[in-house]
Amino acid sequence: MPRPKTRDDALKDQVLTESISLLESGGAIAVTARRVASDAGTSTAAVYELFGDKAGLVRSIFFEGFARLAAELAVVAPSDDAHADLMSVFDTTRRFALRSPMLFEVMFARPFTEFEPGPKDFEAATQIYSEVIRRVAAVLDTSETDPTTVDAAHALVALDRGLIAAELSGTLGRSSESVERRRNTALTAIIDGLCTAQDRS
Amino acid sequence: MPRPKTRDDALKDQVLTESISLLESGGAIAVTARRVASDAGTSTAAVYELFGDKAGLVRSIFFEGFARLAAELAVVAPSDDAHADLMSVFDTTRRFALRSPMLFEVMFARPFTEFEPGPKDFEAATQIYSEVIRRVAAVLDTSETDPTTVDAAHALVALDRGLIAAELSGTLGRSSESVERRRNTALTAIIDGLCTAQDRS
DNA sequence: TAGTTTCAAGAACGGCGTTTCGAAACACTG
DNA sequence: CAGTGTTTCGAAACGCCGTTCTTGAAACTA
Repeated sequence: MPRPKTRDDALKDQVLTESISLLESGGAIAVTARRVASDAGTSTAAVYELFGDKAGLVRSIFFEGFARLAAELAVVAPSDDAHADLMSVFDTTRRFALRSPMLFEVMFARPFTEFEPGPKDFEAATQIYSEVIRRVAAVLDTSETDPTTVDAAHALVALDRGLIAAELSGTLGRSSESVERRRNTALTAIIDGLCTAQDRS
Repeated sequence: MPRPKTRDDALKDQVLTESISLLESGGAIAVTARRVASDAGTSTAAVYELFGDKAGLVRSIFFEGFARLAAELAVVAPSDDAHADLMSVFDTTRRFALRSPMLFEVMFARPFTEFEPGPKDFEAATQIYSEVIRRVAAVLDTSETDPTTVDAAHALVALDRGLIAAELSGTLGRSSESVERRRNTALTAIIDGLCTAQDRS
């Protein structure tokens, strides 16, 4: 007997898509409930029914970012060169960050005062770690469950995150050559160091 | 003939101090013009005359953070152990971040939508780089102006920043042992790798 | 004391996140 | 076909934010 619902999953997806467009085009400051609702052709009340609150909307953006990055990482086919396969993870992540800097910042910085990701939220990043762990194990020739492998993966992810953050803020270097050279220096050095540490044990 | 100003540098310092207290106790969401003014015993108009706008207030917090960190780094006396001196920079930075996590986030994350640091703002970080460069040069036995030294310093700063960000968000590990082990693994590996790269050339 | 000039702060404005509430839209009954 | 009941929708309203303005007080000169 009731009137039909229009605030369904399809609308939720549309609101989310519009929010990300708004984020990329105008930064975090442009993502307001009114503008998001207007761009998606609905009302603010709909946004609040679908996402709970503004933090819920940003959390969905956060998850969508990890889903997109994971999808891109999964596409990269493994080759017979374990070292190149590992580097390609960081290259892919970097290109993702340069293509969608605002979305990347939602994932790894904190441009919305309303949303501070908690431990539960960061479980979304687990699938990305697993991709790194698999390739680290191949390079080090260790088991994927070996603490050495996991520790190395954390080291690499932390470094890549720091490098990308520095590049996005413009502090890694002025020219693209210096940026790339420093990325290469850092990643090569840590992989080399992790390998020798493994060889010694 | 005028009445004396009360909105002077002393009040500005007090407002800044109260802002940082408010930030550390209640997070970025607690730092509002009204609360800052109230806690400092003045009005919002005074805050705006002193800092221009909210972004100006946050920028001052940003600079104060770098000033405090630089002061702590300068205190650490150089010893005859170059390697230990380098590691102490990262230990000091880490302890600073754990002691003042919100202030650290203002410096390296972006918890205020109002303030996005630009290239000009990041020059405040230069003094911190110079401290790292000096100690990297000692470890690698290179000149402080050698590109190799500068590249290595950027690599190390990026890694430390990534490690601290991961630790603050709780993704580096559950127990403090695993966190410290991973920090040590990462920093040791990259320094080792940077040294061998330098030895080869 | 009167006049003049500067300053301080409370009130006001638009926009934000969020909630409320009356109207609208459907299915079913008589 | 009109009426009823139930559910959904969205315009408007609320409080708080950053920011600005207006009003009135304060301090100095003459």
